Amino acid sequence: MASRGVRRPTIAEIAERTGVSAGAVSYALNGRPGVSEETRSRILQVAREIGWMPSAAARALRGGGTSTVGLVITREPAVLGIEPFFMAFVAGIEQVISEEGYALLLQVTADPARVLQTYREWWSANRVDGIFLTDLERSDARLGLLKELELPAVVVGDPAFAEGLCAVGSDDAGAARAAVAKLADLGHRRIAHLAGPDRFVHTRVRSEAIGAAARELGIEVVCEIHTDYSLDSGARACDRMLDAQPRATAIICDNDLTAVGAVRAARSRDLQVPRDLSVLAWDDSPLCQLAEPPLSALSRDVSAYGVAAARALLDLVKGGDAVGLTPSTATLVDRGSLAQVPAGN
Amino acid sequence: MASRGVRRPTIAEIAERTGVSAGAVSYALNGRPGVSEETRSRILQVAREIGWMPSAAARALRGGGTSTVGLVITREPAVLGIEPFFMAFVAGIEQVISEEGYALLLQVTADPARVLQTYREWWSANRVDGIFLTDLERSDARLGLLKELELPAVVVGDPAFAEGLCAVGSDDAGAARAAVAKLADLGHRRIAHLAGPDRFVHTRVRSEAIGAAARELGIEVVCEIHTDYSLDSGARACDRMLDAQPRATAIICDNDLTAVGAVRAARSRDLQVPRDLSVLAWDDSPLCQLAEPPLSALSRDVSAYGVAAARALLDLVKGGDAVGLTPSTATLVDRGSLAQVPAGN
DNA sequence: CTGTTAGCGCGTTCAC
DNA sequence: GTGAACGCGCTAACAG
Repeated sequence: MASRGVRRPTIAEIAERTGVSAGAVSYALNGRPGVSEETRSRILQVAREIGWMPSAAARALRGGGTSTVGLVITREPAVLGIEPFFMAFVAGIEQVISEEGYALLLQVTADPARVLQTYREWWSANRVDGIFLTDLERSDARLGLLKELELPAVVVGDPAFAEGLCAVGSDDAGAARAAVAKLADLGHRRIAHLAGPDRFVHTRVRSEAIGAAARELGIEVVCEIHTDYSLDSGARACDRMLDAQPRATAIICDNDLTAVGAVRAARSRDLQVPRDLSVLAWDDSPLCQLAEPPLSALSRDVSAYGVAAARALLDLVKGGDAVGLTPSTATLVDRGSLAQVPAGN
Repeated sequence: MASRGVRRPTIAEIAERTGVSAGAVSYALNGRPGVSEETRSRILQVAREIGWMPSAAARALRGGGTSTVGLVITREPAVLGIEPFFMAFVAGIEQVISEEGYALLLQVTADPARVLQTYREWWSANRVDGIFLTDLERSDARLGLLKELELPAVVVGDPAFAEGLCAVGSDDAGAARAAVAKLADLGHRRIAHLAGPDRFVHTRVRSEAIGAAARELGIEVVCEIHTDYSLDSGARACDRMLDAQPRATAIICDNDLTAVGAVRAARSRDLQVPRDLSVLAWDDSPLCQLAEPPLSALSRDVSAYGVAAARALLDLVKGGDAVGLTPSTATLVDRGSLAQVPAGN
């Protein structure tokens, strides 16, 4: 550690300047009884003057919490640059926690095993008061660890799979129903689903909701392929889909990158979007507007999602019993990549 | 703060289990002389078993550093989702610091005044050992504050404007020269520059380098317009550029979003890229590959940039005298948005 | 050489 | 309103 010539102001310094004890200063600073209003205001005055802030270390040591919450993002660093979800999510989190003097401790690692280790480290080093858990998987090992450590946590995902932990979920099933209904309205009878990785809970939720909605409306999901959310895997999946018989006339893609890939695959066969194939993306990002053609998408406010998760976690951390909640359902934004089913289908 | 039933393992617990004093345990854990090899290994063994980690709070309180470095991102939360720079940069930082047991404290705020306040808060609360400073501006107020607080910092930007602080810069001037040379090679005699915001140091650096290179090669920069890096401002700027006489036949855009905007503006006048207008983007991101047409770009490894900055900061924080350095110059990746100058120009 | 004891850093809180 | 103890890891001074 570099030596630092400038001394940080401490309570002792305020005590000395105001001629009272350190204890009194603490009471005054925390708005507790035990000091006269007069000395209190003198103390506050001096504190402001010298720019005093409580030492995070001392507070944490005392057991007063670290004013820090943690998020581990399990992604290949290279992928992060293009994945719009996390930055928007983090921005939403920041909006809430910075107001309350909390900070976000971030870790990016591609290794899932490392996450458990990080949780343990953060816990035993007392670095965070609470944790955001994203990319919920079925029978997720992280849940057990968080419960074992009794580390306050907010799960970002379906409450049904959160094993009792507070969860902030999105209504993916509702969005899926809306999407299928829209496609059915346009006359499509055979649709495909380019899903995300199978291990994620929300992948399963979406698949089932799409399937159920399709049955209800008397149309068919002729093809479901799992991707890894990358553009390439989307293109490959769409290619396979186009080979299959009977061929779908519309596809729902679990994220925007795979949707762009799908458009590319269609084009390389001289199929036009949306004339020959309707494409609907999930998780509307700026990418959907930039794509050629602009992509219709199930749009949700990811940043608001972060806001909701942060509110819940802070509540939990402060001893409240935050209730899980589900922010608004995604809405279908039509940008023109959906069309009536081609004649003869 | 929520009560936590599970007790964090402490040095005292290890001392009790091994039957030695807490002091001895500390010596053993830190690899210092004063304990026999035998007891040392017993202590290490027990420490591993119960999963001991030093309390970050206690260490920080003792003056041993916080094992945390900070980054304040000054952006509108909404913009962050599409700006690929920061996520890639953060990923690079993480790669280095997580290896060394450091964590990244992040703050996202749109308010530039707030940054100074955050630096002060982080300093007086002793929350970070060092800071990354991005988006360097000319006569940047943050530099003075960091020096006043003697807070170790690495400036991400041109060393010439870092006022003595350690800087990790990119060789924008070199990249600019390469870009202009390429355009001159293709026969362009009049080029335009869609620059970034004027207040940023690197904007000025690029403008001057482009101007100098153009003079040297006997071609002309007929138009330079500042944008705010958004797609819309890029489109508007390109529109203005296309109105001007004499009209440029190629444009260099300071980021990828404005380049996409420029392509759009050109298209809305029925100009084709690259036949009628060559477009070159800076800061290659996946967007350049996704655009229609794919955009040629000055590509640099942003993640490696983060790696270099993190290495420098950790060195500094640990008392080393990190030297500023400049990672490799961006290379021009041609994806087909550049072409020979149209006939008659 | 091996180990122990005591006190520090800083804010909080309890007994007086 | 005061003094002292506490939380946890580190280290200087000291004892066997």
